[in-house]
Amino acid sequence: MAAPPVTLRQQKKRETFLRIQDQAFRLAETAGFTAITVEDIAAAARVSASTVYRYFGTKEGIFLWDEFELPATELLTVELERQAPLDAVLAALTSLGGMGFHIPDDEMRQRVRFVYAEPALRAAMGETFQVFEGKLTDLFVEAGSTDPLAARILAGMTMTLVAAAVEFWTFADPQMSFSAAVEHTTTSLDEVLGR
Amino acid sequence: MAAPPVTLRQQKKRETFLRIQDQAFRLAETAGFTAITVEDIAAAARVSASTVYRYFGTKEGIFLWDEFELPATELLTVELERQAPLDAVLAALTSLGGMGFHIPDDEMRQRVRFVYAEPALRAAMGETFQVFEGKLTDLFVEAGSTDPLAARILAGMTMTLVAAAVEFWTFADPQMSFSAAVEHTTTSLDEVLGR
DNA sequence: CTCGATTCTGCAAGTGACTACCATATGATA
DNA sequence: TATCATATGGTAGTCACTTGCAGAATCGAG
Repeated sequence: MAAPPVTLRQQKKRETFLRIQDQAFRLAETAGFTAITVEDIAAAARVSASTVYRYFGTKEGIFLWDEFELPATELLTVELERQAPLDAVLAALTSLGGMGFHIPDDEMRQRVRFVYAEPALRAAMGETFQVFEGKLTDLFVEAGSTDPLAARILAGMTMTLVAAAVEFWTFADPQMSFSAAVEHTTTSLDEVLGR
Repeated sequence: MAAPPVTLRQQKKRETFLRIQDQAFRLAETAGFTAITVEDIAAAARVSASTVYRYFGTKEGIFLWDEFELPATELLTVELERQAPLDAVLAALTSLGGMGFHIPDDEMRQRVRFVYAEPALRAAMGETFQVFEGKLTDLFVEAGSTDPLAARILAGMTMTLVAAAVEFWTFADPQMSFSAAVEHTTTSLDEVLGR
């Protein structure tokens, strides 16, 4: 929880991180994910392949990022203290929907589209979702409002809502704001549950 | 839909398929998934590595099987004609729960445990779930009872229920029947939905 | 500013999953 | 038996990913 020191070293690390990611998207969006090698990306970012692996672990990891896991966890923890679990999920989701991304919406949409178009990347994304689903399950249990099985179901539903919202936002209507997509999703859930 | 001819060739193919899978589980359950190579498995099953890849595609594929996708789809299609989508899902799930596996329950439980213990296998399983989720979405849309977004949510919920039931059956109580686990799961869903 | 400690990077060598291709063996068919 | 279709084995190659080490950049203290 200590504030990370903004030393020169930290700056350079962040720069390198973003440079690798940018070059990776640039190369892959023209040639395709499988057509390019990690060495290609490394060369374009002017680092060694070792460095790429040290930063991202896997080739897929370069294209996946999670800037929402932390705020989502915090938001949900708060909401869980004041209402029923499912309502807390919807509330947290709505807040998340209004947060905005660190790059323009159109660009983010394009990246999501790219990930979804590439089977290997979709699979890797599913993996990170799985992990987060597990953390959510623990969170629900610790919040004390549900037994483990209900927590598991709740976590699965939550990830489904997140995924559905992202997909709806990305593929349904290119003009829609993300918060509108989230609203559509929660409305649709009510329809499914018949209430 | 034509009944597959039970020629000698087909028999041998089935035998080879099962022999590879059995040897793979046998080797991996002692040495670990990552510790053994595809060549090890091939040698133990007395085939070439090429053949293993022709049968299973990937190393993970050897350990994953789906004997439920087809009956699940058929069951669900029928149920969707006579009741609301969510109820149809629960009905189909209950029917599925009573089907039984092609190997003893304990052995199946052990295999599931093994898959869940091995990150690479869990990830691969998630991939097949993702694919089936997509098919379910299409199924719900074609059944005509929901719009695409609701269908997507419904499909996600369905896969969550399946996964939750399997996990509960595998890890909660070693004596429980699978159908009992399914019943617990549907009950738990009602609890989550507050009804 | 200097120097020792810490951290980051590049290089080299190796493993193993996976693919493409061709030759050969085996089962199906007439 | 002769012919055709298909399944298998072997070989060579690509590339993701790991490990260990040497050198370079950066940091913090005096």
